[in-house]
Amino acid sequence: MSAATVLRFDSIGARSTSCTDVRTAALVTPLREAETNADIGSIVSYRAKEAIYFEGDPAGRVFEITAGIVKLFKLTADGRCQVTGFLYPGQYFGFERNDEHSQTAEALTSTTLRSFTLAKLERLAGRDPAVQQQLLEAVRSQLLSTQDHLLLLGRKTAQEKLSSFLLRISEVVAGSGGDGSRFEIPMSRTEIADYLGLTTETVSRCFSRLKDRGLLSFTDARHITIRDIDRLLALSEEDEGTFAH
Amino acid sequence: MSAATVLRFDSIGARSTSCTDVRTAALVTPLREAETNADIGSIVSYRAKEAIYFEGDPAGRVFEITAGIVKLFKLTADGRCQVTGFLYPGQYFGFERNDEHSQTAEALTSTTLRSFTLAKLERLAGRDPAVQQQLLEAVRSQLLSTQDHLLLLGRKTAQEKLSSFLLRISEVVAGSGGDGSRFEIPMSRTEIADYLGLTTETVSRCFSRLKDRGLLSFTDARHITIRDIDRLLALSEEDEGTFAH
DNA sequence: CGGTGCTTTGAGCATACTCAACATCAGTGG
DNA sequence: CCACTGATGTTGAGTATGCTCAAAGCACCG
Repeated sequence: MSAATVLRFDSIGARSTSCTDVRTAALVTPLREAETNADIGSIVSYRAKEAIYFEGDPAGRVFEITAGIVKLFKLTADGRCQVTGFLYPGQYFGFERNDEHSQTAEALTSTTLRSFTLAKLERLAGRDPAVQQQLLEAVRSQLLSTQDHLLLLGRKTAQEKLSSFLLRISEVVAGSGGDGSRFEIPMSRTEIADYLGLTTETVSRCFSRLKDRGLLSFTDARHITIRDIDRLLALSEEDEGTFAH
Repeated sequence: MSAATVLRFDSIGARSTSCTDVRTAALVTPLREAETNADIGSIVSYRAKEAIYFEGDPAGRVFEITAGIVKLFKLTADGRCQVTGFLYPGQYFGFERNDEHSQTAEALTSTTLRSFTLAKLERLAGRDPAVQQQLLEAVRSQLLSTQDHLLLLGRKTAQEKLSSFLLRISEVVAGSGGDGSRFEIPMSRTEIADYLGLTTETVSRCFSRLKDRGLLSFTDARHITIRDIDRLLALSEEDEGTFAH
């Protein structure tokens, strides 16, 4: 296998057209421009697995992802984990309700962020409606993805969950200029499980079953090739529990 | 039982201090004021169970709830339903990504809305940063609740889901000036199930179990009294599967 | 009254979980 | 260079939580 043809997620955001789609690209611009004038953003880098902030930490900064992937997650009192999102370049996070973070943010891959203090951002937004507008757009877009995630967690089977997940990654990769049918999965089985509301064992079994059925193949656990995207698409929406196999 | 002491959800929003909390109250103000000047909002009323818009309809209006409760939900191709939120007075909905609604909005109770065309709202927001600011606040707040909902759907047991749900209603009622320990549940068992990612049978069984354990009591299926809020709180977060019963 | 819709309860089952063993791989030090 | 270790992933066996199917209870209403 030629490793060069496999898009590595670490490189997303390092290229010139790094954003998921046209809309996302549009989001990045206003704050960039504003920052050039007002110098409110500072650059921060994190290595893979480093925490950016913890649930319970005082909030006060908003972050924009420049490169890399950020994992957001919440924990129950007894340690169960729910990943609320994997965020890609162009997306914002750090907004909170009560001056306290309601979840933990962690760098999934090595990551570069632009960080803004909330106070400065608000001041800037008051002067420039375009900034405010694009912030609203960003949060709105995240709300809509999160609502899709609700349907996935509440009403989809394990097989459907994993298929939907893989298709979403495929879209992100394709939108970043990579090959949507051959890519690296940047998260561990545990992280996938915590995103899909499953256990690692179930995730692993579903992967194996997709492989057995010829819908995809592996080079190793983190590098897959989608062999039949149409059947994968069908699996992501249909129950099909009664027949087939 | 004295029906008069039971807060009816239909009346939420009809009172002067109708909002969930101080923050929500603050949200309502700017658009109200702006509207007085610009006359961009129009009042619409819906009876219980009436649809406001359907998944797939062209989007173009944003709604603010004046009175009543709105149910938002998404459907899979084969008809499974996930309720993404029950919205109360002061909350906004109708924002979408692609000029097309990604979910259905339905009046749960009789409901009054103020409706704004997106175009006019954007024009207004461009002129008045405060409007934009409060819109952002509203969407941000909804995103955070939706993230809590993710944890509930992905990582909580049926018992924990129902307990969390009841406590949330209790908070809303208490915040609206009602009695947080004695109230009407404004949604059917099916709607609760579709919100919690369960079946009606499981919801019903969990209710019965809470009753048997003395944590709450019924007058009828829709009217409950919470008898032991501390144990309910404990149940909403702990698994406790290994011992007790 | 007899309908109709919603809710509750019961019995059996299936999907996904738990517990456990084994495989694989990377890093480390003998 | 290879054995050791720890982290990660896969597979198996048995189980439990919540689902399905079915019937009965209950309230509201003509």
